[in-house]
Amino acid sequence: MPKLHETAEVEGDRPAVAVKTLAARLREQLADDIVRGALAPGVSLEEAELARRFEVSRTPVREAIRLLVASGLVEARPHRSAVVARATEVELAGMFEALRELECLCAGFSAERMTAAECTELKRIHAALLRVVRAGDPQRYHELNEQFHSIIYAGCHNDYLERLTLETRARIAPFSRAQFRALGRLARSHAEHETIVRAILDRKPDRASAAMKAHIGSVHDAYATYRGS
Amino acid sequence: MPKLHETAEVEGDRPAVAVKTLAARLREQLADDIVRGALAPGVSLEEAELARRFEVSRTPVREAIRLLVASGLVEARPHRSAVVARATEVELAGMFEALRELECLCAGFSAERMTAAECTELKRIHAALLRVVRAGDPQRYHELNEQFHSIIYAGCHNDYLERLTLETRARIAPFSRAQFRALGRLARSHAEHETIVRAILDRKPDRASAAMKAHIGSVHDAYATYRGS
DNA sequence: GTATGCGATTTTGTATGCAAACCTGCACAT
DNA sequence: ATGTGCAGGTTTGCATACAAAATCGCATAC
Repeated sequence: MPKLHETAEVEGDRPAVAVKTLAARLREQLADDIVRGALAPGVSLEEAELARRFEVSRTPVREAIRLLVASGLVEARPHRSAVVARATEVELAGMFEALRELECLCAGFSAERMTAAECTELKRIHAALLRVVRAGDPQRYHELNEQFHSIIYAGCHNDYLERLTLETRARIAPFSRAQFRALGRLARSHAEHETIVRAILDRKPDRASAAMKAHIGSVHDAYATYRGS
Repeated sequence: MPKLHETAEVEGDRPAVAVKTLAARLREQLADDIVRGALAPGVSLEEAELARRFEVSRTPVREAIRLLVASGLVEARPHRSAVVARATEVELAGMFEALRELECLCAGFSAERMTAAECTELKRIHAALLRVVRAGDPQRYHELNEQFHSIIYAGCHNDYLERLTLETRARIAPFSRAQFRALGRLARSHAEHETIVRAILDRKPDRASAAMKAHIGSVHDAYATYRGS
């Protein structure tokens, strides 16, 4: 299955497409697997085994792992196999808190800075979410919900802050599967989104930030409940 | 000068000290050089040259560079030499804004969570800074000022948020040299610190956060003035 | 039954070789 | 003067080889 050595046909005749290295593609693949849950926290990332699986040598595998280590998705100690990053309850709580605050910042700035086009897109996704709630499709809700939040990250018009927030969400993802299983949560989540959207469209940063804080808080609570703590 | 191959004598008889790999030590050295300004933004990091300089092979050099790429201090494109990360004015402004907000968060949480010991340490550094202001030593002020802020990052008792803030500060450092050249700035900076310290000791998160925002704002302004924008 | 020590195996860390991509400088055409 | 094309050298990307560290299993001692 791993089609990493494909010669990566250049789409279109744009010469500006930088051909990715094997290490870069490996990093993407592994990061995706970790975030999506295919590689669970604690799973060992053995270099030789990954090299065999992807039919490359250990060198690009090592580089990909180093990249992931620096981004926090993988932890490594000298002379020991790297493993998908684990987290204690305390660390996890810290990351949740940080994500909540980052999202509040993004929401606040979005209320100040979103362009008309971005506002339209926000409304579009919000409307699509409502249809998904009515259809009762938790998986699809999860996907669109991520898009909803991502639009708000982008709307802050601060690339660095956007990146921090996206990375934090990715770092938490391996620990927060199965959040929207209850259908009641979907409806509640959408109602909270409504408040956020209103505040942003009304250009009220403080209200947007507060609404986001309440929203994330309730998600976090749901997560804590799910974990049984 | 590069003493990287030293056999790293184990201090004490603790067997728990994880011996660092060459790549890890290289990363530290390079990151330090970049943050301290010895390697300016845009400077090319040629693998073979670094390998010669540090008397190691290209492999650990490559790994160190990959680590730095993921942390944002270095930028790399396939088949091209890695260079110390540059930043446009817009990106820099974004990072400054993010740092300001992160520091405000830390200050707010510190007001809620700092232990008695941490409060004592905060007061100690604050007092030491006053002496440095009177002595008029910008370099020493810069060092102690970093410690002052670092204590507040740690005081938030959220390791992840602390790390984000430290990394953001490091990422900005290469672009913010020579901030405290004017002596008037030192006195003003110390006065602003006073407000922050008071708020934290009084356990007033909102006041602490606001005081920090005002403080960083004035630093940023000083920076902007220095850059001529 | 638990703990300890030792050797074989496994796995990582580093060095090196080679091919492909990139850059330089120069000749040449426009 | 500006642009184009093409050697030649340089630098990176990947594969492989070997050394050093850690792990595992098993025998032995308590």
